[in-house]
Amino acid sequence: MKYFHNEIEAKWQQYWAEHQTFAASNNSEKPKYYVLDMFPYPSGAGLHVGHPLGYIASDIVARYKRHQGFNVLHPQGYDSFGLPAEQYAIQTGQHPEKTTRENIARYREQLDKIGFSFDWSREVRTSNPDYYKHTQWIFIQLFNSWYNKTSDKAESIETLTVQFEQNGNANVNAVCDENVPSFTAAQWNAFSSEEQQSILLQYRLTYLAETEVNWCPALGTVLANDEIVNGVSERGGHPVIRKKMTQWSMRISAYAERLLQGLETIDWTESLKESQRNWIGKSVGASVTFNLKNHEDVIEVFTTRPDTIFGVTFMTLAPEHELVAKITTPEQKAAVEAYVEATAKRSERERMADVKTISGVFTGAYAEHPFTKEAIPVWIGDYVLAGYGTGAVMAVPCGDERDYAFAKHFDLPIKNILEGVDISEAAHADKNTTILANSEFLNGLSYKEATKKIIEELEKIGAGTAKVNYRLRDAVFSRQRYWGEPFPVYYVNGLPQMIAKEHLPIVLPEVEKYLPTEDGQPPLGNASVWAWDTVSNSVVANDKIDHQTVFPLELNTMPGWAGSSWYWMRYMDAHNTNDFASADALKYWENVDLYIGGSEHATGHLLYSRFWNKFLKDRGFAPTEEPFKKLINQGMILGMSAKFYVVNPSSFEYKVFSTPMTSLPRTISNKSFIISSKIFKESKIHRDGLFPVLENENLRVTIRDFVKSNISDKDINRIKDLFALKDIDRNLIDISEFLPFYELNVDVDFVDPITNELDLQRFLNDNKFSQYKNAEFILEDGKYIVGREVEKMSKSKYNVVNPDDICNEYGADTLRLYEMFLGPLEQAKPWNTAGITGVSGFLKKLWRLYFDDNGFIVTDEEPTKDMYKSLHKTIKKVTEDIENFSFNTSVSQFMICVNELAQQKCHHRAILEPLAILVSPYAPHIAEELWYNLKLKDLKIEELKDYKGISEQPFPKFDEKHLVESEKEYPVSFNGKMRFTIKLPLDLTAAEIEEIVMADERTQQQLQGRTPNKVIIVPGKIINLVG
RNA sequence: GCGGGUGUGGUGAAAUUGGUAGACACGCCAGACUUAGGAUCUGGUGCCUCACGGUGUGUAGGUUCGAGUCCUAUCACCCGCACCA
Repeated sequence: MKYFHNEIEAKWQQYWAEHQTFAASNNSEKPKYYVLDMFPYPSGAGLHVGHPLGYIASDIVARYKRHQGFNVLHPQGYDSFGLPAEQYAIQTGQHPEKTTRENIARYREQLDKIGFSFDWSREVRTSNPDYYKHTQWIFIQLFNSWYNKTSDKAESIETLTVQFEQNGNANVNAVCDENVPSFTAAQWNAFSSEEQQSILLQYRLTYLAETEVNWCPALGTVLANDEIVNGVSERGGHPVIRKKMTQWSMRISAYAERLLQGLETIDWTESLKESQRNWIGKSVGASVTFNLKNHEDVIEVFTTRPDTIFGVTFMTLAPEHELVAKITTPEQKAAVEAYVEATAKRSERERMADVKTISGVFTGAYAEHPFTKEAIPVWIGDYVLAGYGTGAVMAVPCGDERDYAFAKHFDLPIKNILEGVDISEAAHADKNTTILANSEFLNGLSYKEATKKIIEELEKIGAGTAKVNYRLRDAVFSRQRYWGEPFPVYYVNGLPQMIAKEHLPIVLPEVEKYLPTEDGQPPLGNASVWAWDTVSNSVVANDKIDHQTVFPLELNTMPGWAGSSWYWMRYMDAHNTNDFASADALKYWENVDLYIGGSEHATGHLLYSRFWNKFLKDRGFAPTEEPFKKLINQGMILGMSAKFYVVNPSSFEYKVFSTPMTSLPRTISNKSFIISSKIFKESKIHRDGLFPVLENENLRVTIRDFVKSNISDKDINRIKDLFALKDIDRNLIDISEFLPFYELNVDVDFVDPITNELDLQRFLNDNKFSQYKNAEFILEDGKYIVGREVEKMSKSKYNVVNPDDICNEYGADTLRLYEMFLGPLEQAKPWNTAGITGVSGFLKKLWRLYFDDNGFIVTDEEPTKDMYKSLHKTIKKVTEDIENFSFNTSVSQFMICVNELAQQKCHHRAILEPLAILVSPYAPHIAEELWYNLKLKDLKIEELKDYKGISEQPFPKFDEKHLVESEKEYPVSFNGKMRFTIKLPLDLTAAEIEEIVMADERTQQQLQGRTPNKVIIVPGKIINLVG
């Protein structure tokens, strides 16, 4: 019987689905284990072989843990709101819901082929109203909460209003907006409802406020900081500008310290934790206020070096700082306004690209040094960022490189406050070894002492205090998009009101167009039924809006991360209609034991998820402080692009020798030359202005000859006209010296993965490449060989490898094994289908231990010692490897084991039963088929009442006794160099070994009569003779 | 600039506490069986050398009987953050 993967895999996939083999129970005596994959966004391109990598790894762990007796939750779903479906909708008018549904169907089909042990009964889709109902509810909880710094957790907003009613806000220790006015209880109670609501908005954990946001004009929406990469949008790479807008924000900054501290408690990679630490950006220092001369306002700055305060010689504000307009003197007004305007016009990208240019303007205003009372000029400069600290710095040219450069550039005073350090070096001085000078009461103190002292002094005179600053900004939560969760919010007199839980979900309305409205409203502004009736508690037509009982609904939608910031809890109880999950389910599953996904989510999804989880924990909904105990980033699988090289004479210049100083550009032929990679690579590449050009004498001659003999009559006439010639000799026409070339991608399917030979037939028949129909191929050994380059897999590079194709040709088990065999999970690695025959052959070999051409050949004979040894070596290694997530090495071990067993002609049940279980996490289909044959040969599946699948079997246990050796092949080294090996019993003492080794003739030969100075013998390890 | 990570054959990669470097595969070479081979099986394969032997884990040192592994310096590449006060 041969191994037919197609038959076996389809059969068992169907069996598992019908028998709900992998459905997890919320009531189990077994210990729980929760393995989660980052759920995919279902894009139109479908899956490529890189996507399943993490899923395969998590599936191996899930199946392994089941064998180990755990109740395993291993769910899957879709992060199905998002930009691409909406962009597609804008282009085609197709409803995003429809495209999303189709994409999901395709994803599911692809996933099913790989044989994952997902519990699909718990599938979630973030764009499903049954799901986003709860996202909306969580939003309402955030709205109804504030952060109490005293209890260090989020509390119900009611505990805040109680304090306001009784004591005003003087003693409230909350994370809130800056500049909240203080009020007494009496004042609070006298405020109108509107005034009270406005004040509460400044405390809520999600709040509506006019903030400076990242506006992306091309996408027509705001973006969060993590959605911007290098100053352009992460999706599409469009420019981003700063703009003031009223937006929902999440007060994630309240959790900055807990998000930082929590990292110590979780098992994530150091690089990932470091990214999060970086993003949170904690710095310890002081806040200092400077009075302004002749002005009532004060400038507050944050500094990490308050000890250098006597070195302050000027101050710099960000151009966007709110004081700029107030303090600028009439003389400086024009210059300041021009500068502010110029800065605002520049995109974020421009500003980032241009960090070396120093620019700034004097405001004309002066601040007062808190101790010396000296006047300090106040400047503005775009090296100060509005978004960090207070948007203002006290400039200490002697301590800070940028301040120094700014002072030099504008010829501002520089004061040296470091003992024995030259002023030009001061900015680079090590703060831990330098001593302060010229600093009054700080003279002679170190950085540490001075910092403590200065903070005391600042506090004494009320000019400052110790402060911790975080880079982490509150996250903008509104998006001007259609395909996202609607807010459960309507507006009464411009103030947001939440819709009660029982009326959720507020379902996304239908719209005619998915673009913004003509007056610049978000797409939901196109909806005609989008108003809230507070009497019927339902969404009604806009024309019913009377601002009495019917009010307008929020037009923004939530960002992509809303639905993904809590989804792991929904899996725990996916069909609960009341709550996002029942308290019992949450208590049972707690949090995710193992989370596998890409590192691109390091600062977005993973930070927001931890934030929401902590918030929900504070409010008593989530069971644990951290959502993901252990996290692994799978490395990206890269594509092996296939390159072909084109020289196209149509872009040549050519010359007529009779008029050597002139040349006629362009067009003699539309024929291209396609050059095989070796010839291409042997050519020299020059850069001729903008174009890379190829130098290769042979090619040039070939192409020149071609061009000369193929100049059309039409072109001959043009040349004649141009050069005013009566007649022309073709041989006198020449083409330019260099060959401009293009390096282009061709579908990897058209190329043999081992020989890299291009299938010319398929290439020429493909419409994409129809322009090369008449091309002349310059071959090597009669073949066209493509060049290879490792690049990210993408449709446009034609280097995508589809898992379906691999499954059809080699089988899902082969795909699973090969993806694991490729290398360590966390490493990026190129996909090369060529190597797959190795694992494919392994599975065939495995099969042949159980079957020959005539059928099942497993016997009940007692296995030999060697067979037990091979098996138990493998049990030990594979168990350790799975626990260490070292999947590639267990595949190697399987190969070693099967090679050994084949050698030993092992067809023994006592070995092959445990072997099938060992293999089953990696290659579940073949394992199940083998198990089925071992147990219930010749029965049909529908006849099997009591058949227990392989997934119910306990994992084989390693037994040391099979590995006990009596002999060891010792390596014998001379001066550290291994010369020969000698087989000796393991129970010999060092002295006995020495005796035997010294007596060996090979030893004598090596020593050539010398006596070793020293003999090192480590029993069971090595023998080394020195001297 | 700061932080994190990686450097081992033609290729993907292995290597418990320092103890036979290159396991396991791909590729390549040779052979067997075949009408055929991109099927299967057997053997070989780090580099230099006909060989003896030498040499070899980015580079240069060091510790050690012994270093891919530990220490110091240095180079290259990748990732994250970045005018963060």
